[in-house]
Amino acid sequence: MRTDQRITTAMTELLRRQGYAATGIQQLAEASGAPVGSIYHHFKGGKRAVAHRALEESGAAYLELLVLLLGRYDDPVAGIEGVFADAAETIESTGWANLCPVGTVLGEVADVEPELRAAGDRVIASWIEAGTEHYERCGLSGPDARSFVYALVAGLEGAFILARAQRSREPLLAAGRVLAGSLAALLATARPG
Amino acid sequence: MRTDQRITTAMTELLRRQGYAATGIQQLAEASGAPVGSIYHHFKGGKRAVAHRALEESGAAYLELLVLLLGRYDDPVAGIEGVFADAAETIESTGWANLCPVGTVLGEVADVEPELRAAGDRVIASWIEAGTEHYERCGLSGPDARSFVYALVAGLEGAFILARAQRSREPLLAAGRVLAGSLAALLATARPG
DNA sequence: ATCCCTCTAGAAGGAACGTTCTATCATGGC
DNA sequence: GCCATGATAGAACGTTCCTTCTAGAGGGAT
Repeated sequence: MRTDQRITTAMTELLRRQGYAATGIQQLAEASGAPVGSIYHHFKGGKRAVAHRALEESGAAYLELLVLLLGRYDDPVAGIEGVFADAAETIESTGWANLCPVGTVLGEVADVEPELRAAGDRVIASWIEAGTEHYERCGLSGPDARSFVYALVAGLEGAFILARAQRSREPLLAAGRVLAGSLAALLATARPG
Repeated sequence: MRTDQRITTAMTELLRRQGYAATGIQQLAEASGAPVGSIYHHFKGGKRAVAHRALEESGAAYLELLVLLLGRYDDPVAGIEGVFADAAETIESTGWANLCPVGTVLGEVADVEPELRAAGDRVIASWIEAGTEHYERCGLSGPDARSFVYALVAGLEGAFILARAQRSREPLLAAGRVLAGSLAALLATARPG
């Protein structure tokens, strides 16, 4: 694997576990196996640049993953519950590690690191756009689809926080159940009968 | 105001803006007006102890606030939309500051600071418990009420993150709309007619 | 063989970190 | 007046922080 890839991957992991401020360059060097000098060689902007890239890459990865997971089911409603159930399974089996560095970092640095906030903004916008198209294809109106995707992403990110704090799958399962019900109701009114 | 109160208040504000790791004792001293020595006099456990107290206090404050806001409307469904609309208004007028230190800090330190994670766990549990009772009184079954409250809190916390990242009220308004619809559907099946 | 360029490697620098420490101040009881 | 006590005040300590810098290793091209 290329060195800059190793660095980015290690940074993603560290961001998920402890956020941006608590992650040190020294720690990143140890975790990635690359010495400090190499990090600054590959990333001119230092720590911030590494985090920037990590956010972009994991944002893109989650976009693919989410589309894949949602499309795995014929029934969109089952898809929602499936995604949350999968997330609940994964988060427990990884020892309640955070599943999404984007949410963690944005919550922490939105007021302090404009560049990282902007990068996260773009990532989220890409999720919303792709998700809206997906649910339009399922039969929802444009505005309904967009609202639902916002609620979906917000519910997912929020449930990650709650599940990690409580070390319980319940927040994810509960949020999935409610959002699945919500989607069912929206679909019922959109294409009655 | 008592000194330890000034310290706690300042810490709450700093936690909301930049999280736990990025907040320094020196910065806390300047923000609160209390010198470093006084902070350690009032909080034996240092920085962690101050954050612990700040989480507990703002957790209790939000519990009161949420109950107050939800009870302001006769119609529970209107209450949901009202809470999210209020939050959207507030978050914009404060320059997209975070509204809830609990979510920010938990996302950041859950894996690294067991004591703070446990404190946040208790805060969230108190919200879920109170919220569940509230919606049981509205007519939902126990399990439905509990699931809905999890989805509500997760949606709020997640929408805070999205709104801050995008500097837009849309995530909050959209999540509120969807969750209000969800509650309406749950109420309709619970007490038909 | 020599030059050049990319990358590795980690020491050095200067600031900021959390914590501890001592010294001083204010106040209430005797 | 005098001591005890709780609070204030910030200097000092050792560590860690992010970044910069110098030195060298590796590999093509001339």
